[in-house]
Amino acid sequence: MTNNENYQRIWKTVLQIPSGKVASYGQVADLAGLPGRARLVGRALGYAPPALAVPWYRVLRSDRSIAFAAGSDHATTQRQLLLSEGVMVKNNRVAKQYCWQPDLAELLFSLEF
DNA sequence: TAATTGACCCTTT
DNA sequence: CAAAGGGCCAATT
Repeated sequence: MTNNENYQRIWKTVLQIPSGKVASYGQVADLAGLPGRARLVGRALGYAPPALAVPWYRVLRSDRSIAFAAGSDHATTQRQLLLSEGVMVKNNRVAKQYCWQPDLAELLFSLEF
């Protein structure tokens, strides 16, 4: 992995997602300062060290569906984790109301101004 | 070195 | 909403 710095930023951004809310890969990429690099977010989550406790399950596709194949072990685990936070999952997809809308103040704080 | 492969996204049909 | 076509980029083959 040659871009460890990008991974760090992605992990930090995902850690900003509050419990009970979800964000898309593209959204995380944008907030992390990596526009158009949603795929990198998915890769970063796969490489995420367990020690950081990154809430990877709060990251969904842009259509708010779970990124893994429906019925797969990963998808089932993710659905379970989301349900435990009160996020209802219907047909491998969640409702709009759970989308995280980051606060400007929150963003400025994470950017360490 | 070149081709393939993804935990993806956007626009158009 | 689903499907197709084009982009993106690091890691793997």
